[in-house]
Amino acid sequence: MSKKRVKDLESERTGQTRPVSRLTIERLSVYRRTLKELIHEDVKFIHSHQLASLVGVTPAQLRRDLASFGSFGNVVKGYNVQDMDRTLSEIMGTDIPQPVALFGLGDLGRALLSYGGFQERGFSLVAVFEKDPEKIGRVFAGRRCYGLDLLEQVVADRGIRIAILATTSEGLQALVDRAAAAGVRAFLNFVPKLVTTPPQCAVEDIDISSRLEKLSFLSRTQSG
Amino acid sequence: MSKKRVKDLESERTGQTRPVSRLTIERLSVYRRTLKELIHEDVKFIHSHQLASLVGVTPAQLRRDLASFGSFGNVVKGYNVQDMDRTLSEIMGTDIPQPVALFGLGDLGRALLSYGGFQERGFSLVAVFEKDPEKIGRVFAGRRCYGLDLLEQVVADRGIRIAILATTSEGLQALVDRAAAAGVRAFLNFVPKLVTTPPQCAVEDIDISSRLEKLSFLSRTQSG
DNA sequence: GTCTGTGAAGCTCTTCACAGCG
DNA sequence: CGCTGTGAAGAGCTTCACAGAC
Repeated sequence: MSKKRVKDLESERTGQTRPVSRLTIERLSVYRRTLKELIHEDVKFIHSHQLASLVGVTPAQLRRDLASFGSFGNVVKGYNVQDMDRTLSEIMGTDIPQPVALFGLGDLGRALLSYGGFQERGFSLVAVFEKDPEKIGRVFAGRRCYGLDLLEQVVADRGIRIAILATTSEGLQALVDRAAAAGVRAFLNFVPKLVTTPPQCAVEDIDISSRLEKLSFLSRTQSG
Repeated sequence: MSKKRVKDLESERTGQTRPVSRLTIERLSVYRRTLKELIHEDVKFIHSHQLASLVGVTPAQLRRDLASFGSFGNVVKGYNVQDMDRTLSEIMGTDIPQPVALFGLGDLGRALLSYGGFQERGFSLVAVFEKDPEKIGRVFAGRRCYGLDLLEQVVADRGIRIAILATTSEGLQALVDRAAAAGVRAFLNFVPKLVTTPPQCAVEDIDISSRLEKLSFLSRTQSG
């Protein structure tokens, strides 16, 4: 029986292995979202109780999540809002703006282009790609639309490591392979189709219909 | 929160409590997505390891997920694709089209309106609501846009139990409260803000920026 | 032989509960 | 006191591995 606890406490080091849970990471961005609001309201310090209830988790979980990265808190005053936001940004890597590429300019792609929420959270859609020759070369929401032939060049020039996939499912895997080879390390995939990547890449899927189906199920079973 | 131990085997019965894990439910819709493709390709039967590899899970997990609802398989030929799709639809409650309301006609709302993927999976956006008087009464992608004053009436008339939230964050909680009181039982929330509901309602959050932040973190730590 | 369905083990995440501190 | 940070317990999810069916 190996019950090793040798891990942990890899905190702010280069982290080859992943000592911190993905679910924690997911919550960190929710914490940061709330911290941004608190900064806006000029709140300086906050206790785990209060912040937890604002984001909808238990105080214990909030403290546990933060503890994965070391000590944040001050027992008397609580957590320093400004400091915590800064630290979380550094952990997430959004303290400096990250260039992001968008693939696909259908309805969803255009909506994402117009969405202002990325800039606020440290992301910048710097390049847009489309297969449709009609759209190539035109400008959408201030960004020029490239053809896929320029993928490698633009990814390299702009140092793009994150891509949003909003294309049709045809040719998606080939596109991902090319992007990964060109240096993209993370994909936010809106296409309801499984994509595979080399191990150094990460994929997050957002399948809107699947979420609706889940809700359909829950709405019928939750004391219906 | 209740601490229920009501245990298993409530399978296809009325299901008051929730004997089946939420993560399983999430995967069920992914299975169904893939089954739809298989039907399209005229595949009649499939084995767990094949289907599992198509959706990106382990065969054991696929079998375990299905087993939560009883027996699906035929040892020799594998699972009947058509049957399984039908059964999953029934379980999810999408065997008959579900009417869905959309709140908010910003960029994201309009993109969702134009998105064809809902119909395919058994959902129908039957009503659209906006606060902006400019948009009320106009028709968007074939749907007339209502003002919020008609919320209760339209929800009741159309029997709407699922709502998509794509508004701004101001007044969101009040809107949810009204919708819940009017009979809505499930919310797909794209607004990056915590909403609370009565216990008979379900909420699924989709925070696109949070997902990007998670990817930002992963792309740096995954053998960067 | 190959497959499904499933106890049992293993693993991960969450919650409890308390030491330590100001 | 009331708070944070954290071992330890608990709950939940996944994988293993095999019995039973064909």
